[in-house]
Amino acid sequence: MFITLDLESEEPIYTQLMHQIIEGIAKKELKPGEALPSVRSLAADLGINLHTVNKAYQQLKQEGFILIHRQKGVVINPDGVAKADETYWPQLAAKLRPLIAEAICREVSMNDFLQACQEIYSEFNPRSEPK
Amino acid sequence: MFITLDLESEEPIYTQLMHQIIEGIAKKELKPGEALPSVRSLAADLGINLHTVNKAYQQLKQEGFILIHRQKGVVINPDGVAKADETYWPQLAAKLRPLIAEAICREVSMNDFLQACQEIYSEFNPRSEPK
Amino acid sequence: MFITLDLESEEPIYTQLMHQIIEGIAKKELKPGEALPSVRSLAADLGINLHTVNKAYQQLKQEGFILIHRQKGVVINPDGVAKADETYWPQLAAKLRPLIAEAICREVSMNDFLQACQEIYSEFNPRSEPK
Amino acid sequence: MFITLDLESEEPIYTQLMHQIIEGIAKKELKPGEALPSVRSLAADLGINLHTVNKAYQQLKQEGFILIHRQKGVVINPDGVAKADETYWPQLAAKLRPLIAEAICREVSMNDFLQACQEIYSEFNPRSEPK
DNA sequence: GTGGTCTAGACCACC
DNA sequence: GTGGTCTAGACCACA
Repeated sequence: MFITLDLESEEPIYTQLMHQIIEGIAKKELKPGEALPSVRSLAADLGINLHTVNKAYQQLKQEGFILIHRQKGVVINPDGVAKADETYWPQLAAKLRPLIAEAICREVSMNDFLQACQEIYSEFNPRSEPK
Repeated sequence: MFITLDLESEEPIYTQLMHQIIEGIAKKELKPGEALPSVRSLAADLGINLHTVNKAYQQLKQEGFILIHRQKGVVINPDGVAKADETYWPQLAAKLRPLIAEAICREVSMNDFLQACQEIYSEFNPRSEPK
Repeated sequence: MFITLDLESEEPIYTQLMHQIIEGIAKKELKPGEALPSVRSLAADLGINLHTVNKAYQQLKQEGFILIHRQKGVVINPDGVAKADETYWPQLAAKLRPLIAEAICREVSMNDFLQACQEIYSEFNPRSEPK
Repeated sequence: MFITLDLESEEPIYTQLMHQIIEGIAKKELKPGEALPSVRSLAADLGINLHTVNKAYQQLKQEGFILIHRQKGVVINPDGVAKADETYWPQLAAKLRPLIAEAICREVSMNDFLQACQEIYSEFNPRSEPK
């Protein structure tokens, strides 16, 4: 599991970190119960501030992706993530709407848009997980 | 064309404004060449500062959605927005990837995700307008 | 002599007008002593405000390009324009310096830059003035 | 690297700032990757408002001269500036044309004009560095 | 009337 | 500490 950050991006570093970890879970590179590096070691590895890693971890914990034990350290939530519930869909829609609106302005057809989604979705589910 | 802002939201006001205007264009409520309110009047209408409106307008101008016309004031780009080009797709993918990764973690099937996109897309094309 | 304005340009309309007239003089399309349209008729032709044309004319007059007679109307300065004097060169340098600095940043060689100047200069002096 | 502003000038302060920084890069006084002062400290040094400095920085960022780095603050683009591309030359010509037209009206010969450019260009390349 | 510029001062997110 | 956002109020250039 490699993490790559773009320190020049508009996106805050802590959200980049969150996204990378979530993507790792989606790709099954990080499995439920698996341990994550400690705040200190990850910060050192990435050359970023302790607080930044901590903020990402805290937020991931709050959203149910990871557990933070005083002793065992940080682990991927062994029970899996909370499934999509009634609060999830409107949040997703709120994030998708601006993207879709812009796509329509740029004359992207619905099919092209869906296909783009489909391709990205497939990146996370390599059919037979060939290494 | 109504604009609704959530002043409590995390999302900056000026991006909310941008999104609303882009959605207006996508919905064809705002047509190419159509005039937008002046910074001052829109700011007054919305009860926000004119600089905030200005920032949204400047950014929309830079992205090609509107023109700032010496005489006519602000108008929707009469030539339509620049179509999706080679730089657009990677940007879209970068924004979609975290959403899709989270969806997968939450065990949303590809079909459910695509259907959500489809529904939102359809909101913008109310009249049949199939294909 | 045709005048083309870009109402969407960053450049103020009155300076565009000034530049076009100066270019007309440089190209010898407008000859010393030749009459220019009245403020009113030019404004009407171009579909712009009286004041805008007037401002351009006033400024051209102040810089010695044209004369404004109450009765004869507006004419190109029959004595030709004031030649380059000691105040001209520093002004030119001040306008050129930012352009040249940017060119250097963009790795434009001196020769390429001079050649660009040369080509533009030549546009104004068609060798044998054909036609 | 000294910056001198003329607060009385017609030229907006933020463009003066931009030009000075671009000239600094052209003169190699500011090297790729080098840090620039923070908005606040530069504003304090120059006795102007931080928003004015910020506007200059934002515009320089947008044109690719600098990067705004989450950790390091503002730095000169370490990759150098985008080289002259096909969109650059027409822009340069548009800015040069009025200057050259006026020069011709003032009976400046092509050689005199080119020599003026050459001298300014040389200001930025003090060490021999021929060709 | 418009947008463009500049100032001053505030709060917040990020690091 | 940094930059990002927002507010308020001022003046000016342009049309």
